[in-house]
Amino acid sequence: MPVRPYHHGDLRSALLASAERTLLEKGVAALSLRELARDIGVSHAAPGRHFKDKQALVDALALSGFERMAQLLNATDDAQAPLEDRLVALAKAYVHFAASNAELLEVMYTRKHDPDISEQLIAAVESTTVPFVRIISDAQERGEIVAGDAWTVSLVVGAALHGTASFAAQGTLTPESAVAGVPDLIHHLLNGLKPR
Amino acid sequence: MPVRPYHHGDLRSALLASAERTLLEKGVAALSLRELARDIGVSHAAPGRHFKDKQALVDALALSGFERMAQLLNATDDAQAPLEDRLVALAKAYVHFAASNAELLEVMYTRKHDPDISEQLIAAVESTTVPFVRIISDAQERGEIVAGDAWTVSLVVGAALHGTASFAAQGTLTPESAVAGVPDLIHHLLNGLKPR
DNA sequence: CATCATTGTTGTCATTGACAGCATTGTAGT
DNA sequence: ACTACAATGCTGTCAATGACAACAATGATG
Repeated sequence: MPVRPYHHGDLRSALLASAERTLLEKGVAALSLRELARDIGVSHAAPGRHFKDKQALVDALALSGFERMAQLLNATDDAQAPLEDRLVALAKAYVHFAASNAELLEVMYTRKHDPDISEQLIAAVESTTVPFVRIISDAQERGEIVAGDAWTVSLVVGAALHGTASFAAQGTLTPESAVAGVPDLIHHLLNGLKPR
Repeated sequence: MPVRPYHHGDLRSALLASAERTLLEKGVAALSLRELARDIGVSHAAPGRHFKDKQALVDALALSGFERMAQLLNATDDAQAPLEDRLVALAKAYVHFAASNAELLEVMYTRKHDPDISEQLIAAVESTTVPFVRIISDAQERGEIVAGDAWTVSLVVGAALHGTASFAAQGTLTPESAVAGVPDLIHHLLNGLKPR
C-alpha cells in the first residue's frame, strides 16, 4: 500500500478544506491546528509551514469566504431586471449565504486580521459591495432612486441587509424567515416607512 | 496590614469587572480565567466557584451588556419628541454604544449561550428591542408610519441599525462616521430610497 | 550531481481550562 | 454557644494546545 509520501503535496489546501468543515460544524473556537494535522495525518507542527499561526489560518478562511461571497453576489446580479426585483434577488442571495454559513460569517466580519492579508481582504470585501453600489448607481441614473452619493445610499441598503444577515446568522431570526422577509424589507427601504 | 481574608467577599463581581476591562481592551480571545485570578490575587481555581466554565463567564458578560444597553436605550427614549427626532436619538445611542463597546458586542451577539442563562438573556435582549417597537407603534397610531405588524416594521429599523452598529464595531465605519450617518439613515428609512 | 529552499518531523515549553480533594469560613438550626 | 452544613477558597494534577527550535527528507536549479 502506498504509504503517504513524505510530502503531502497540497497540505495548505487540505488544511483549509478541513478547517472550513470544522468551522461550519463546530465554530472557530473548536478549531485546533493540532487536530487538523491529526485528521490529515501529518505531524502537529506541519501546519506551521503554511500558516504562521492560528490567526493566519483564520484569516485565510475569511478571505476565501469573502471571495466566494463576492462571486455569488456578482453572479446573482441581473442588470436587466427591474430595480426592486434586482435588489430582492441580490439581497436574498446575501442573506441566504449568511444564514448558511453563520460560523464563517463570524470569522469574516471580525476585525483582527493580519495587516499582511488585509490588502487582499480589503479587495475581497470591496468586490462584495460592488454589486449593491452598482444597482444603486444604475437606478439613480434612471431617476428611480434619490440622488446623492451612491455609496452613502448603498450603505442604507447594506446596513439593513447586514443587520438581517447577522440576525439570521446568530439565530435571532431563522434562516427561512430571514430570507422570507427580504422582499418586504426591500419594499420598505424603497418606499419608506412613512405612509405615501 | 490587613492580609486579604480567606474569603474575598465579592469575587464574582470582581471577576466580572476585571473580565470586562480585559474584554474591552484585548477581546474575548485574551480572556483567561487564570489570569483574572492572578490579577485579583486568588487561586487559579477560585473563579470556578462562580463560573462553571469560561463560557459561563462570557455569558454573564453578555447579559450585563444587554442590561446596560437596555437601560441606556430606555432612558434615552423621549416619548414626547417628534417621530424622526425620537428615532434619531435612540439610533444614535444604540450605534454609539455599539461602537464604544465593540468587543462586548461581539460577545453579546453570539449564539453560544448556555441554555440556563438564556432565559434571562432573552428577557434582556427583548427589553432592548422594546423602545424601537414602542416608537413604531406610537407612530402607527398617529398614522405617521405605515400600518402593519409593529414588530415586523421595527425589524426594518432594527436591522439597519444593527448593520450600522456592526460596521462600526468591526471597523468598516469609524465610530464617528457611523454616528454621524445616523440622521441620514433614519431619514432614508422613513422617506424611502425612491424619489417622492 | 551539488547546493539550497521547501516542506515535514520530533521534541519541548509555558499556558490554559477543567476537575478532584482538601481547608477555611459563615450561617442556620438547635 | 455548638454543631452541622453550605459556600467559598486552595493545592495539585491532567490533557490539550500553540508556538518554537533543531533536525530530516525531498525536490528544484544550475
